[in-house]
Amino acid sequence: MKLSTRGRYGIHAMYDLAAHGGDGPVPIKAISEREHVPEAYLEQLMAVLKRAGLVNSTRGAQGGYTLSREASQISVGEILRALEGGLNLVDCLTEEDACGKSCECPSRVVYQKLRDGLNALADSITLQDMMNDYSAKAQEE
Amino acid sequence: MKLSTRGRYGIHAMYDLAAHGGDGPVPIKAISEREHVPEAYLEQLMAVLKRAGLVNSTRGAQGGYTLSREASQISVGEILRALEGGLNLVDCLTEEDACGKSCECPSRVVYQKLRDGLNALADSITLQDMMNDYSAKAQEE
DNA sequence: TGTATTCCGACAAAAAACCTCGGGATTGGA
DNA sequence: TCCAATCCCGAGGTTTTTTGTCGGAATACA
Repeated sequence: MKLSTRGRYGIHAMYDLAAHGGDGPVPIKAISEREHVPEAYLEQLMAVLKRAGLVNSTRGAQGGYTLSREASQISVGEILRALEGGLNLVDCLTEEDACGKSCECPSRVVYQKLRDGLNALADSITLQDMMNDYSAKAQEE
Repeated sequence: MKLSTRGRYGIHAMYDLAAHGGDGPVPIKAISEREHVPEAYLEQLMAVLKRAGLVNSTRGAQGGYTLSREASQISVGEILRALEGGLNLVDCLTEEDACGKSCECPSRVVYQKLRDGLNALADSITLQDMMNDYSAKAQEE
């Protein structure tokens, strides 16, 4: 029930793009250094995010990544689903008959509730929210 | 972001106790067979649940486990926290300075929101709810 | 006494997570 | 035109976590 580094790195990277992506594409190297994520590993994760349609990339010198939409239109839920392979909590909910014979066990409803709640919550938080929260906090001090 | 078998087995076992614990203690062997959980493994999990105060045990012949409280007073959240080592999602929230220097990164707020939401949701579901939902569904058919 | 059971600690196997590496394809700039 | 900065891709290795097993000790009932 932990968020893996994939999910965390992904959120950090996407936030980084939101915060520093104003003037053209941001190369992996820059994200990697600012967010303390191994460069080669981040590369893999960005590929996933790209496939998921959350970022665009430009190759060659001066290339890098940009958000595919405005920060207010990208939710943490999308990022996590892309990197964590869906927030399904349990295979039972997606696969055919993963839990033996009857998938209609009493626990199933619980899993559904947890999954739906978690997804709704994660979808309600956008990168823009993160930036707002953070600058608000900075102002307090 | 998956629920591990520990969590799932735990929920199943606790539900089993709620459903079959009416007449005295239920031995691990019985739970294991009904819920399809390896006996020796379940033994370990029950020990954890006991330490967490969720079940009582009686040793010797005719022994077994019982819920320590009424089914309506035991939540899925308690079970998961006991077995999954807290629903913290990220070490950052509990450990001292797990994420490098400043734990005040923009993501922290996100992790807190997700954690709190998930806990609240899991705490809102009791074993009694599970039984009610299940018998309601059975009645539909 | 014997059998059913919980209790305990160590260990083993399997799976997943995490990360590295090498090389190829593009592209902008000197 | 060539070089350096980048993304792109697939294969593989290491470490950590999860999942489980095993043997034996303690306890209690009949």
